[in-house]
Formats: sequence, C-alpha cells, structure tokens
Amino acid sequence: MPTYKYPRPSVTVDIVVFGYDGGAQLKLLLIKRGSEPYKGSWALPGGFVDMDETLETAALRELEEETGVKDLYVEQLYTYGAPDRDPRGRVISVAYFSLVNLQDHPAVAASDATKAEWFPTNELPDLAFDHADIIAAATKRLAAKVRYQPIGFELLPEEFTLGQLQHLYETVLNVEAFNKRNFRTRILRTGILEEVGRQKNVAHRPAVLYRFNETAYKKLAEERDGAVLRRALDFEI
Amino acid sequence: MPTYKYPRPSVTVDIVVFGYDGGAQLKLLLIKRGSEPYKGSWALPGGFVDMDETLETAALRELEEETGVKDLYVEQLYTYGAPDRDPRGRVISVAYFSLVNLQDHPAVAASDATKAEWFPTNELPDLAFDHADIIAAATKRLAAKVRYQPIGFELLPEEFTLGQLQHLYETVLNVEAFNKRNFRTRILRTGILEEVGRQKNVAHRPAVLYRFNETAYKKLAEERDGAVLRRALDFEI
DNA sequence: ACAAAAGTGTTATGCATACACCCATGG
DNA sequence: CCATGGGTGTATGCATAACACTTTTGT
Repeated sequence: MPTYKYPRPSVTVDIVVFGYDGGAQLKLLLIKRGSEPYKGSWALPGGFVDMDETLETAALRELEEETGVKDLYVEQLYTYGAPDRDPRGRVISVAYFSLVNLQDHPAVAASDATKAEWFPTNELPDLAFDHADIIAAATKRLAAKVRYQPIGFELLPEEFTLGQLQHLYETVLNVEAFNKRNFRTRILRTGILEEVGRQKNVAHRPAVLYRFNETAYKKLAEERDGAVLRRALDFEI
Repeated sequence: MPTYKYPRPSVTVDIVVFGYDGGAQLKLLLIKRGSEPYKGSWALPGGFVDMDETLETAALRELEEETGVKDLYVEQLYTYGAPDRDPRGRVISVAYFSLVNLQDHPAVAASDATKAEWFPTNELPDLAFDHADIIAAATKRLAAKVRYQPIGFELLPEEFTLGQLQHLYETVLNVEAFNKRNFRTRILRTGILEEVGRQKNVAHRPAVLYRFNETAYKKLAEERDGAVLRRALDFEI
C-alpha cells in the first residue's frame, strides 16, 4: 500500500468512440457499469491509468478490455478535473476521442461482466459521472474537425461512393441534403479521392467507388499550411 | 501521510503565457526553478494541483504565485503523461495556454525565490522537463487559433490601429508583410471593429484607433455556425 | 520639402451557389 | 417503362488577391 507525503488524485481515461454504419445517425460506444458507483448505469469506456503506461495506451487498453474494440486511432480530447466529479473522491480524467466504421469494429465483446453497446447519438441513455459533458465536447470537436479534415478516412469503409460520403457529412453536421453538384465539385477538386471501380448489382445507375489517397491528402495539407501564411486571417468564427 | 490501495500519479499544471508588446516577436513567460529537479533551469510556470481546486484554478494560482501575473483568460491545451517525463516519478501535467498584452501584465514579481522573465519566442533558453514540447504545441495552437478567432482581443491593448493589428498577425504567423489593402478590407468587412478616435502626435498621418466590438463578434460567430451547416466541408487542411 | 505610415480605387480571377437537366440500372 | 440514385452543364454574384495610387502628419 503506497504512502505519499501529500494526498494525490486518481487519474483515469475515458474514451468517446463514434461509429458510422451508413445510417441516419452516428453511434456511440457505451458500457454498462458493473460496479459502484453508478452500478448499472451506462458510461463511457475507461478506467484507471497504470503507473507505467502512457495515457493513450491506457485509453486503448481499457477500451479493448471493456468492449473488445481495438486497432483504432485516438486523439486526446480534454481533461476533466472538477473536484466533485466522482463520488469516490478526487478523480481526474483524461478523455480521448475516436472515429471508426462499424463494419470494421463491430465487436462488442464484454470481457468482464459489463455489457457494451452502440447507441445512436440521438437516443443516448442517462450517463454516469460527467460523461454527458464529455460526449457533448466530443460532438463539438467532431463538428469542428469535419471542417478541416476528411473524417471519412476513419468513418467509412475502404471503398465508398460520393453519395455515401455526402450522406456521412449530412449526418455529422446534422443537416438536410446539401447541393449534390457542389459537394461533388469541391471534394473532387481537392484530388484526395481516387477512383477504384464501380458499384455492382444496384437498382440504379452504378456509382463510381472511391478510396482516400493519403499521399494526395498530405500534399494538400502541406500546401494549405503554406497558404495560411499568405492569406492569414479568415475570422470564420 | 495519505495511504492508498493502489499507487497514484502526481498531477501538475503548467501554463504557457504568450505576451505581445508591439515588437517583432511574441514573448513567453518563464520562471527559473529554485529547487530540484532541474534547479536553475528555466521552465514553464506551474505546480501541483491541490485536492479541492479545479485544474484551471490551480493553473491561475500557480501562475500568480510564481510570476505575479493574474487576471487572465486561460484555455486548456493538452495533458502530458509520458511515464518518464519527470525524474521524481509519475507526474501527469495538464498544460494551459494564455494570451495577454504586456502593457497590462508587466508584473513579473517573483513572490518566492524563483525569477520570472519574458523571453522572445525566438530566443528561448533550454527548458526543464518536456516543456519545450509543450511550448511547441502551444505555438501550433496559436497559429491555428489565429485563423478562426480574433486573437487581438487578448494580445493588443484596448485601442489599437489597423497597422498594429496587422503587425501582430504578421508576427504570430511569422511572415513578411502581407497586402495592406486586403487585410484592411477583410477585417473591416467583418464588422467586429469599431472606431474610437485617432492617433495623436505621430510623425505621419494619424491612424484611426479601433476597439473590438464583442457583441458584433459574437453575432458573427453565430452566423458562421449557421453557415457551416450549408457550406459544409472546406478541407482546408 | 521630405519621410513615414495611413488609407483608397480598381481590376481579373476564381470559387461558391443555385438550378435544371441527363444517365444507367434492376424490377 | 418507371423508380431510384448517379452524374453533368452552366450562369450569376461575391470575395480574394494584386497593383498602383493619394493623403496626412511631424520635422
């Protein structure tokens, strides 16, 4: 039993994983808590950070232990440290954020007693701790991220149609259909998509299938970094 | 002496404060460490989080204790948790980020034995811990932030000229002068500036003085949020 | 009169937006 | 032959970017 000169908080990680399956809503991965506090409530996957692992490692480990979902890209979201956010005492939680497509990450095997489930983002249950706040922050981050990064990289399967991509954007931004012509023009103009074939056996004109070209994307990102220097402020907000 | 069932990390905060005084370089507030580890090295202001204060409160408290600088807006930057980042053991640090103008925050009174000093960002000394990484991340955040928020709010004095504002942008983005005509047109078109008078006693045509109009800014921000919904993706990166 | 910085007029270019239309496939 | 979603042509207006120019002050 370790003893310290001064009291110390506990440190946890929580992970917000958004999943997409082509439907009308994004989904969110939650677990049912098997122990107190908030036993029986739904919560974000997560848990205590071990002393010899990085925060990101802890996030990925807890996620796999609790939901079976693994092999994904995560980015740090925000750290929550209100003194009263956990009834067990001072617990500071580093929240992580991830995007996956549900085809590649369907597994929701609960390794211990807890259940794990994908919930449509518009039908979330009551959540333990301040996890509703964390999810709200993640949703905001996603809406911001979509503006400057092609989130389809993570949320869509390897090959997809422009219709699917547009549908994803409409879902994430929560809007009715925006103009098809302009969406296509803009996204194709960037050059980050490459054709890989055509749909088969669909009851309409078969769509061209595309794949993200990561090389082209990185090149575009570099050019844009240079352009910022000339264009400077946008004050888009 | 508190005893826990499992070992716990220590949690600290570090604060990156950028200051501007109209010069060619932004400045950064550092302290000279008065105790081990890294005694005598320069480092970011910061310290251990108390058990009953929020993270932001801890950041503001430590900043004032170590540098005398207070009354500023801070935002959370990133949390650093590599197991070996501190020789004292496992120390997880939540980094904060702030912008101030040096006229209003000149105070660099060292309340305890440590010294505090503003360093030009291109002449930084060697830094303790992973603080160089933290500063690099803060610099990146600033360059990104400048694109969608009017950072002049924090970095410039209450009243300023368009020349000063442009100079600030050139400094932050680290570029040679960009086109004056277009800078003026774009920024005035947003409507977030209001005239408040004219310069006096300058050896050239006196410039109009402006002040940020926070109401107009908020209105602009809202309109922009709406516009995102229609315009959708920009893929600017 | 001159230096120094503020401030303006004007143009081409390209992008965003809107609207109307045609195409290919399975049932 | 029709429902369904895929895909294209094009006119309009507006913001960006570039360049050359005028104005006002103190010394």
